[in-house]
Amino acid sequence: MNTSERLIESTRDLLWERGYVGTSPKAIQQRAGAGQGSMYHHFSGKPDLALTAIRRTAEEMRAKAEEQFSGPGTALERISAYLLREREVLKGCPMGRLTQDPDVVADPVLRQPVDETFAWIRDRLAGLLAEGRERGELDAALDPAATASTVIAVLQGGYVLARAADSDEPYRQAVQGVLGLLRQHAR
Amino acid sequence: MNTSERLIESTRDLLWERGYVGTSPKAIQQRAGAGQGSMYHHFSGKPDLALTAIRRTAEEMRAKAEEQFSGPGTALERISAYLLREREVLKGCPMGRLTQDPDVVADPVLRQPVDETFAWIRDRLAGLLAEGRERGELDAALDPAATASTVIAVLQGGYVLARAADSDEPYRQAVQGVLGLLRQHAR
DNA sequence: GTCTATAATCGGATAGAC
DNA sequence: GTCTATCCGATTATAGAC
Repeated sequence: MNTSERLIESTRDLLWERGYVGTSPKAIQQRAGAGQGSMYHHFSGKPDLALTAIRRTAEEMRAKAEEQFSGPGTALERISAYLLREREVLKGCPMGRLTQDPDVVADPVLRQPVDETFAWIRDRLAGLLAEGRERGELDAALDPAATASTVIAVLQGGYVLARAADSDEPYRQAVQGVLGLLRQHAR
Repeated sequence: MNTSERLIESTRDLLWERGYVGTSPKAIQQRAGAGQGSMYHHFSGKPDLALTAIRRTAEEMRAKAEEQFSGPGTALERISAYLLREREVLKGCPMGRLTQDPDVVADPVLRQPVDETFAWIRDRLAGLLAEGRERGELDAALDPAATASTVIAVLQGGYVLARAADSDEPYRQAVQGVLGLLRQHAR
């Protein structure tokens, strides 16, 4: 892996672990094994490097989600697969955590990939739910758009509860809870 | 308000806006209109002041929630009142945002009030759901503990989605979505 | 491309005067 | 109790040599 790549990957790790405010150029350079000159040669500064890192994380997140969304089974089975997928729960969501970073949400350029990623997932989930409803798998009373927001919110909130408790237990409960509620709609 | 109080309230504001890592003693002092000596006279340092601020926020959060939990109506009506209560959605949750702060979750003393607050809310919600089930307001198939985690996760995740979108729309949808799912259980 | 040197500002705190 | 002075390392770069 070349220097530029190592800088991007180090930034992705640190943004995940410590957020934007908590990540210094020096820490990035040390983790990447690169000097200051090297970093400022490839990137104009911390915001530029962070943007590159965030965009890559966003792309990866969509790709992983798409694996379950376009997988086999009914709409509800694919949503279950997405919710039950293995995750590093206690590390939190690398995209969701950025929404708590004041410097990220204050900068439209940095916020954009975060916004687009969640919007994309919500749309994708809403489409699956609408499809399930049309096929008669799900109750006609179910609102696809609202329920899609609920599903992704449960995931993001589950991360929050897990980190508060230093345990993945509340995350698993929240997921089981929403799956139970959805199954009721499928009866 | 005396100096000590102003320091605590300023810290609460800044922890909400910028998190623990993003909040400096200097910023706290400036907002409180106090000098350095003043702050270090009343508190041993940033962690001590933050702990005091976090505990107060935790207490306030429980008190506000209890207003809806012990209010009038059926279990589902009280949970709806809690979810639909007026909130500064775009500012995020002052307690939930702390779970994204590496220095907070890494310190058992700082994490404890956060952990206890969410555990208390989950317990309280689970109790309400169990009560509703016993009274026949809710389906016997509903799992009170899991559903309680789901409800609080929807709130916390709703904040995340709202901040990503710079709009409270996804928050409102997530809340409407889970209420729709719960109503299905009440039919 | 990568390195070292330099620098202005901030972070988090201690010391001691008033 | 509150203030100012002082400290040392970190932050976020820029400049210029190699």
